[in-house]
Amino acid sequence: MAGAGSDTYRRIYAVVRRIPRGHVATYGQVAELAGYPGQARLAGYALHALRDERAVPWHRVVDARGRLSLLRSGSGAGVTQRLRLEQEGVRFSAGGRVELVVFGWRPRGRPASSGARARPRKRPRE
DNA sequence: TCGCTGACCCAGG
DNA sequence: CCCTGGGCCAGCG
Repeated sequence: MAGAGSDTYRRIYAVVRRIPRGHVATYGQVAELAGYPGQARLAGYALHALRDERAVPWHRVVDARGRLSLLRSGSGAGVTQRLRLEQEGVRFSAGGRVELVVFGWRPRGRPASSGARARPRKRPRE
């Protein structure tokens, strides 16, 4: 597991700390706001490297479809994540997803649901 | 110094 | 719904 000493990770943590209570942000969104557009994975790495979980509201970060990555990965922390979100007023649909249109964090008033495709992550094949 | 590996994401089949 | 491939970064053995 990667450590958390780099400036790159610190930038990501700074963004996560800005997510308001009762809202969620996607990994890709966090990465973009931190200055790393198209690098959602980086946000995931940074959060996984988090040791001091009280320093950052990591539970407010979900995947692009509003699902909890920790649940899919089989990590028990996913249950905690969902509980914490529900305590903040975030509701889950039947499929265990958060409706990003409703709970997605919109820093400037832009829809968070469709903003996942700001940049092609895949370069065109020749 | 190399080579894993990990809380992502999207296009395709 | 499942699987594959490619792209990104940092830490550890």
